[in-house]
Amino acid sequence: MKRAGKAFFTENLLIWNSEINTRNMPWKGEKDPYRIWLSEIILQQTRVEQGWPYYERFIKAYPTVNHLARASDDEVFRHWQGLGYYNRCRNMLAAARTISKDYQGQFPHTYESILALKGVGAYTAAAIASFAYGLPHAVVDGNVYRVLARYFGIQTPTDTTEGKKEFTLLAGELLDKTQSAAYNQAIMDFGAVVCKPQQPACSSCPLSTQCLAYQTGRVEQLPLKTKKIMIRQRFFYYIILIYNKQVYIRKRKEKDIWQNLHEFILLEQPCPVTQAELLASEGYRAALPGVSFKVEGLSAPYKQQLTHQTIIAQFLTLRGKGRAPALEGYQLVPQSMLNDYAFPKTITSYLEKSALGLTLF
DNA sequence: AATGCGGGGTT
DNA sequence: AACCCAGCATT
Repeated sequence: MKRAGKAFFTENLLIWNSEINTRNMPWKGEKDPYRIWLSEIILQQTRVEQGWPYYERFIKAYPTVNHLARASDDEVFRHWQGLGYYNRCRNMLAAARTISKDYQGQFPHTYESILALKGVGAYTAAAIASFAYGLPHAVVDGNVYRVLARYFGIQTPTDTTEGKKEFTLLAGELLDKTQSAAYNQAIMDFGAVVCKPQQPACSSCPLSTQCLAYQTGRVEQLPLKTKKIMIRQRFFYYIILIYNKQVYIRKRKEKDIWQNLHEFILLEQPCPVTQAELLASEGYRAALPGVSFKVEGLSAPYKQQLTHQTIIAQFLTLRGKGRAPALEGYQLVPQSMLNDYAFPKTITSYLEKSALGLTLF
């Protein structure tokens, strides 16, 4: 690719990094590959400010990869609760156990072996390889797409195969291979601090004189993306069935949102229904055959916006009479134990607001 | 090549 | 309401 200003870009980015950049984060300059890996998994599609406290808690709870590998799934998911994209947690655990068993707890040392770990893609492998071992692999994340698209005026959409190839190739050409860790850290910090998505600091940008987007007034338009996602609505009705300070929950197993998190008895409906309609529904009869109870009440709707779906959840509390029946797929747990299980945000929000987890439980 | 996967901040 | 965030796995 023959593009103008490549040498200027790398040189001045590194000058900005050493002379102006003051960004500080707990994992910055870290050389322990386990800690670097942990931070990178947590930060996938996650803002630094959001991931920061999770990183601190994980390092404290699991100081080494062997500690993490030995932990139970449910305990680790409880630590991950609220961070989202829960398959990251499952893959992280699988990778920790691979490293503990197949590598005797020693983190793999090559780009290819790092890339082979569950939950590690091209970005994360490049980050670990460069930060921990100084290997010459350029990171390509959302920051890099934005910085390069603007500086070089690239109009190829970033969410296509062609775009990924083009940006990855260019990023590799720009990398200073003698200091790949510093360079990779610099370009991401630069994207976060100067070349931000909104209101970039072009007036104080040391690259603006050679920035094609800035020179042609297209900074706000770049980078380009193509896909527009359709957002689906779903109506969740959770039955909180209580018998003597115990409540039914289950772990979500199906290929759907919130896999491996817990929930109450779920009746999903294709459209909103009233309390009476819910109790008369086919789903209710199938889930709770012959259960006798007293209705405590239906909660207000709890709305949660996900990337591809809007979840509208309501909670119906039922006080069971007589003996607690066995319900297929559900377990009966004491209300005081709910804090040991990981729940999606919608449910923890309800539990906090209703004080169900505090006073009643 | 397209799609699904959370939760939160910013504008 | 729309967009984005230290992306990845699956189909």
